[in-house]
Amino acid sequence: MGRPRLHADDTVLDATRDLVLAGGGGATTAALSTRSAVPVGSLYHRFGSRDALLAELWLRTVKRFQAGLFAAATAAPPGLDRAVAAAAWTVDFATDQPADARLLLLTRREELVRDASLPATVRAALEDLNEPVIRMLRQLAAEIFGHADRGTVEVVVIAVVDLPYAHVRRHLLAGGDAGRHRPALLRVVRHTLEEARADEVP
Amino acid sequence: MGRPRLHADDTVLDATRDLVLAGGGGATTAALSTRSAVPVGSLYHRFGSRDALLAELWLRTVKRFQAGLFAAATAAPPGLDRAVAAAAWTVDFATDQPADARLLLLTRREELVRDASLPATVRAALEDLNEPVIRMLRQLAAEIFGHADRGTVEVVVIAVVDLPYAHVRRHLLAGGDAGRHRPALLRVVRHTLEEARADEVP
DNA sequence: ACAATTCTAGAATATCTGCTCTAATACTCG
DNA sequence: CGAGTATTAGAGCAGATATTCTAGAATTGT
Repeated sequence: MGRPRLHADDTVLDATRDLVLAGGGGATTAALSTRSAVPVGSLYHRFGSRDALLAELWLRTVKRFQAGLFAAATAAPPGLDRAVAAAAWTVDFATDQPADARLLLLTRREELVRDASLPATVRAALEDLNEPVIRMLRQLAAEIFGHADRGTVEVVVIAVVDLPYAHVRRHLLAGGDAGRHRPALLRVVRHTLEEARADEVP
Repeated sequence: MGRPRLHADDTVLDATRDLVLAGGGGATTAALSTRSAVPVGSLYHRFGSRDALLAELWLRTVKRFQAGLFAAATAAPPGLDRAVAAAAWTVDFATDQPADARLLLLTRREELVRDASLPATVRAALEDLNEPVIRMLRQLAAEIFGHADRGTVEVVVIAVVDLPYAHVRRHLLAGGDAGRHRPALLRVVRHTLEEARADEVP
């Protein structure tokens, strides 16, 4: 029914990602149109608004990241090893998919997607995006510390999320290889968790 | 000679910082003018352009941070203690000057200052901004490990930069108190460096 | 007091950007 | 084939925004 699509969504999203990463506010609708070879009208027909398009880009990027994250975590044995594997994925993601990693780690969602006037489905998707990760972090806290309360979960978040984030971000900004110091980073991750566990039951 | 200034630079920079932190692209020249009670014309007379103004804000913020950093590092005894003191300053900065910390830790420079068409002096100042910190990190590595090569410096950077950054960022984003887990963080910093030192000379 | 200098002041402008609108196009299904 | 429908297509619009411009005001040095 109807005319088939001439351009794939991913074409548009890739162009958008590249222009956003190029910085300087270059991701205008006109530029998106030129870069992806998709007319402005088609962009609006497909995505509804520029904000909605950016939201879709964000969703795609986060989902790609999470897919690898859960795969890595599931493959590892429960407890400390699993936490370290989860942390390692952030580094590996930056190596495997540099463009997506740059978008995810160097851009905040609020900065990318401005307006709150989005389709309800998209907005809901954005809201619930972190839910599965939070569940995983809680489970990690339970595995490592025996119980998941505010304190233990916070330590896990810092060790598994924030620390790799800070590390990779620094190397991405410097244009260097984030994987180069992967072992050193993971040692600190493990250390952070071990020390917190030692403090828990004195 | 000539008419004295009616408004202090800091008044303008404070208003700019607040509007930038409020997000949503609200830091327009008109908004800056209203918020700081300085006419648009005066802003341009003083700073030359919006970008130049934002660059000045960035410079002021980084210099404030570095001033405290070097003060803390100088006051501490060389070696491990000095590294821990440097790490501690990041946490204290977030506590003492929350607004500046938010700007520095949650905003990238490239995102704040768009154009490269800045006064040469300002651009040069932006370029050389990190130089003294890098020197300090190298010196810390030399003090702790006896020599500063790529590996030892990286460990110092992870412990003194990435780790506190991760810790503070989490709390700034959540609106919590960054100083709450200061002791635990510093313990991990010290431990990380001690362990790396033990590994260095097996 | 006078001239020189620096700053204040905000209306006007030129540019840019997200978005809409109308028409045409190309495919599927009956 | 023909009706229906989803998509393409891009010129044009309305609003916003950084910047300029011109006039005037306040202060200092002579």
